[in-house]
Amino acid sequence: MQKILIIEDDIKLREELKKFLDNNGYNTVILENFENSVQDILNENADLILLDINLPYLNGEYILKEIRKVSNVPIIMVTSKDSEIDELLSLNYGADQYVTKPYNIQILLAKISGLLKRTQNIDANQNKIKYNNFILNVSKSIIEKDEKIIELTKNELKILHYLILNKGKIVSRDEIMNYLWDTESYIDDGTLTVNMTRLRTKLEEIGEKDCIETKRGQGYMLK
Amino acid sequence: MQKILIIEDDIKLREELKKFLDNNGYNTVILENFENSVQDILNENADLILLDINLPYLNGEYILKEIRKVSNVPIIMVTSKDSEIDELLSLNYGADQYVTKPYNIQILLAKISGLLKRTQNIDANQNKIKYNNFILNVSKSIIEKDEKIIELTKNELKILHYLILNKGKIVSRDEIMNYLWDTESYIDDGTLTVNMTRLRTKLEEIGEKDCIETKRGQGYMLK
DNA sequence: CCTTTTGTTCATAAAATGTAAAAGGTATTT
DNA sequence: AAATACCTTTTACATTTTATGAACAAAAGG
Repeated sequence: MQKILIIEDDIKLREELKKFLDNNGYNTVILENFENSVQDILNENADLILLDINLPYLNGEYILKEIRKVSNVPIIMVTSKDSEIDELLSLNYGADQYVTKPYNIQILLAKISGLLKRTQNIDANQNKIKYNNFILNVSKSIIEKDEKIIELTKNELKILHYLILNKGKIVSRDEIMNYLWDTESYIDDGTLTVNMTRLRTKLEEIGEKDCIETKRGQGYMLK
Repeated sequence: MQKILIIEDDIKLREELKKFLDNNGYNTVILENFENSVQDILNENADLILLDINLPYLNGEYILKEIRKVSNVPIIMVTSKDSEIDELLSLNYGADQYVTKPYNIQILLAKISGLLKRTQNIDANQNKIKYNNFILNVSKSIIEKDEKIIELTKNELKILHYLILNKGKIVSRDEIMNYLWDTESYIDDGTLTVNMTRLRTKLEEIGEKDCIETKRGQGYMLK
């Protein structure tokens, strides 16, 4: 369940909002104390932050700026005044969305869900990654294309996963080998080759054999 | 340079917008004909799309939905009416931002740049260096010039990379040799010469043969 | 014990790299 | 200006490295 952090000083408003978001399947957390807010916010490690601009102690835009120095967490700015300056500032400081109170709760919800959907693609520990026209389901260790499903072994999964994470870049054989077998056990270098072949064979079943390019002397690359 | 596709039927508006975006460092393209729009849009392969809701032939929300079936390209919906229903629909269909005309151009710019910043990280960031009128893509070990692509071998890549990093300076043959073969194995000095020739031959294919100058007795230099 | 996965080996092919010989230039000396 | 010596380029060829696919052996997991 994804965690949303609300930073809002109007107690009634934030309680209502929390109830609403909780009811819509989120794990909502409220910041009660605004004195150490930046550090507190970062410690919560939320998946998304709703940040009011007018706060006691610190200004919301200042907080936004501070967060952005160290984190790309999705942030939606909330404010009561419909001010273009504030919106522009917020966006330039790195906010992802801007909503003015009183907000349409459905729109807020749509913005939250859209943002989360988009950012979870970037997240490396997500379990599904789209590539070309198939999906690598990491937690199930399968490739899904249309109706077809191909099961991958542990090694095949790791290799493909690593290649997709680095798509468009040449990754050296050494790099892949380190990722597959952590240092100790000396594995024959040809083993990787064989695993590559096996992976390619499976990819061929969904017409994707050639997506892994061999760069002789340099490594492999996913187109 | 990132490519923005404008889908807007008001000719004057879109021309102004294009000029503005071009001036702000984007490569802006306009869709002129709206009959086959979905396919046309996808073919453009833009980095971001500005999509008007009210269009001849097809409705913008319909187009949005169609695009989202196959692509996650960032999309900003643009409309003249300030309608919460439209905004909600757009967001639910997968739009990333929603702006109403007349829009504040600075805010639009901030939304574009923010969206691009967030999404460009998805494509593994490539290590590219521009030189003259070609690009050395170190991650892919290729030279890109216009539509032409030339693949480089490990040695060729290293030499060219080193020369570009030191462009305008004479680099001695010894220096390059140390960079190519780390000390141990004594490699014949002529080998470097041959590798230079091979590199030059490839550069010639994009009309850049003479960019590597020979400084007799001193080394080589990239102009 | 059987099946699946993983690792090893080997013959073959292909590409990249290195070597050597010949040819071409440039500067220096006479 | 011609001769010379030296450095660089080119070309062709040899060698080395690297990748591949197949078959087989070992290990893992039920």
